[in-house]
Parts: sequence; structure tokens; C-alpha cells
Amino acid sequence: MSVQQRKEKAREERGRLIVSAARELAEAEGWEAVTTRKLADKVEYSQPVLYSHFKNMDAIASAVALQGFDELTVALTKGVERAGLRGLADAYLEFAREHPALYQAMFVRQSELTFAVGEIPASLRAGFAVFLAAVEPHADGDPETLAELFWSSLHGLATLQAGSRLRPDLHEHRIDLLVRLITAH
Amino acid sequence: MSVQQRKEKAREERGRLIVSAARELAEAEGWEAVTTRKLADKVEYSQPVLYSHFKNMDAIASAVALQGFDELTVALTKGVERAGLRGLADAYLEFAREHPALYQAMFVRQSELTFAVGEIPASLRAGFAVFLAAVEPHADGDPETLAELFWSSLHGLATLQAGSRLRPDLHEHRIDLLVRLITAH
DNA sequence: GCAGAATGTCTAGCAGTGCTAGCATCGGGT
DNA sequence: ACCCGATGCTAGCACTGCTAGACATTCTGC
Repeated sequence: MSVQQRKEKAREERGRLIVSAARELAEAEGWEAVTTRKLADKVEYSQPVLYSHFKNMDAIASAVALQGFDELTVALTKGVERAGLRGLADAYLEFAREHPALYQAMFVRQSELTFAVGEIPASLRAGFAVFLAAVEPHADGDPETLAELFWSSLHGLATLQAGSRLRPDLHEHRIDLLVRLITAH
Repeated sequence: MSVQQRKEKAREERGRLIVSAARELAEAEGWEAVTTRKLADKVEYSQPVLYSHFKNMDAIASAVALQGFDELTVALTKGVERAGLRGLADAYLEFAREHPALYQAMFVRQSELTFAVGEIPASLRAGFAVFLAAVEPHADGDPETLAELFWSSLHGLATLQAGSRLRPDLHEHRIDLLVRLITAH
């Protein structure tokens, strides 16, 4: 049944095309501009094909988010290898700044995927592991809490910054201070 | 012109009615359920009336947010008076937890109101002042940066918690740790 | 090679969204 | 008593997510 396998492969390819088209559209014009019609236009199919790949629009955004988790984990790993805790913080905030729509899909837009209760994507869990390892030397026997707090702080900085609610010129100072607070035990 | 003044007063009253109806609806069913038709139904007018008070739906949400800034500042002040930095953190996170839709309108939904660039609502500025004062004893000559960082951390905790992305049982631990990091200079 | 079945895609449409033009109707000023 | 401006309404537009049903097209069994 090689012919069916090839079909299946082409189908998966089209699924990936939809996801990357959605991501591009979101990054270019924001998620509110990602409509079924525009997306169908972009991939040069009609709207119903979207629904043969994904349950609904939210599922497409979730697929984009999943890509993001993978890429974030890679970026975080590189960051921590380059410059420890400070590199991790820089990598996280740079990722959020460079891919605002992607970051929104991952952490701001509420989706069906409620983690912590239920199953967490493996890539996200790997990202958390990077935090855990990086933070462990500075935790008094409770790296989980410190890792969650560090992540939360970075998330807060990322989202408030994205909304222009923090003074841009103090960006570096805030990261410095955060890292100093954690490392100075 | 007493009659006109009375009319104007009734008009303002209706404006407030719209805002509180929107807030109730959002708190009860989430912002995605706040539509012009439902809102008009709730205040027992037709949709066009909404537009004689507000430019558009976003402006209504912004009015709700403005209410929230006032209330948050009050809550933060009480918190810091009761238990210093820890009371401030508790008050902030309790506010976000008890009024999730309100908090969304204030800090999550992106609106025209980009602060930091442009004018910041007076009540929000007052809220930041509470942070500044509470944090000042623990800052090495740079309370602004520490206040922004503290606020960001709480915001991160609040939003990630709201999305069920943090372990609920560690809630108190995270606050403890955050406050300890700041106070332990 | 060919009829019939199965798979896949598209056209057309529904219900609901934010928002507005234009028409009644009501009330105050002269 | 009349006029006229202000006010709220009905109806409608262009858009949204999503789906039913018609139409090809391709594969299967003979």
C-alpha cells in the first residue's frame, strides 16, 4: 500500500503547511488576523480542509504553540550553556521579544491545554528541566519552587514588556537584578 | 438648565451601568462572552446606545480596567499596611485570583492604552507608588527597577497561575521565596 | 476496460460578531 | 400649538467560525 502511505505523507505535509502559514500570519499581523478564510487562502485550499486536519481554530494555534515549546527549549539550552543563569534569562526574554505571536500562543492565549493539571507537552517539560538544572545550585533544597518562580518572573517581564508597560531603558537592569537576587542566595 | 443637567446626570449613570454590566458579564462568563448584543440586553437598551457612550467594545473593557486600577491600588495599600512586602504580594495575587476577568482587562487583553509610552492612569501610577515605597528599604539606590521587577514577578505568577501552569500546592512557597529573595538583600 | 464505491474537496450557507445608516418618536423652547 | 433637535430603535453590512451537501476524482472488484 505504498500509494496510501504517500498520500498520508502528503497529508501530513499539508498539515505542517497549515501550521506554518498560521504562524507566519500571526507573526505578521497578530492572532486576531488569523481567520479561517485568510489561512485557507494562504495555503490555497478552501476552509473545510482546515477542519479535516484540526478540530478548530484553537487547535491550530495549539499546534503552533507546540512548535514554540520545542524552539524555546533549544534556545534556553543554548543560553544556559553560554552564560548560565544570565544566559537563560536573556535567551528567554529574547525569544519572547523576537516571536511575540508565537509566545502568545504558548503562554498568553488561553487554550484547552491546561498544563500542570493534565499532561504537559514533553518539550515544555524539557524546557522546565533546563530551568531546574540552572537554578539548582542556588536553591536551598527546593529547586522546583525556585524554578517556577524564576520562570514566572521572566514571564511577567516578557508580557509586561510586550505591552509597553515597563520602561524599555531599564530592561538590562531588571534582568541584572533578578539574576543577582537569585545567585546572591 | 436644570433639566439638561439632570439628563446629563442620567446619561452618566447609564454609562456606569454599561461598565458594571460588562464587568459582571465578563466575570461570570469570560470576556469572549461579552458581546454587544448580550451587553445591550443586560442594560435593556439596543446596541447603538453603547456606541453613544463608548467608541467601541475595547473602550468598554478599558473603562472596566480603569475601575480595576482603582480597586487594586486600594487593596495593595491595605496589604502593605497589614504585612509589608509579604502583605503586598498576597494582596496582589489575591486580587488577581478573585477577579480574573477584571485582571485580564487590566493587564492581559491588549488595548489601545499602551502605558509607559503615553499617559498612565493616575490610579495605576498610585499603585506603582505603593510598590515603590514598599520596596525602597531593600533597594540599593534603585527602587524603580526593583519595583518593576517585583511587579513583573507577581504578574507572572498571577497569569501562569490563572492558566493552571503552576503547581497549586506550592503557591505559598513561591510567594515566600520571592519575598525572601527581595528582603534578604 | 468498466461500473460502482469510496475518498476527497469545494460551494453555499448558518448563526453569530462588531458596528452604523437612517428612520421614528418623543420632549423642550418659543 | 407647533416646530425641531435630540435620542433610541430597526434593519442591515461585512465579517467571523464552522458545517451540510453537492460535485469530482480516484480506487476497487469484476
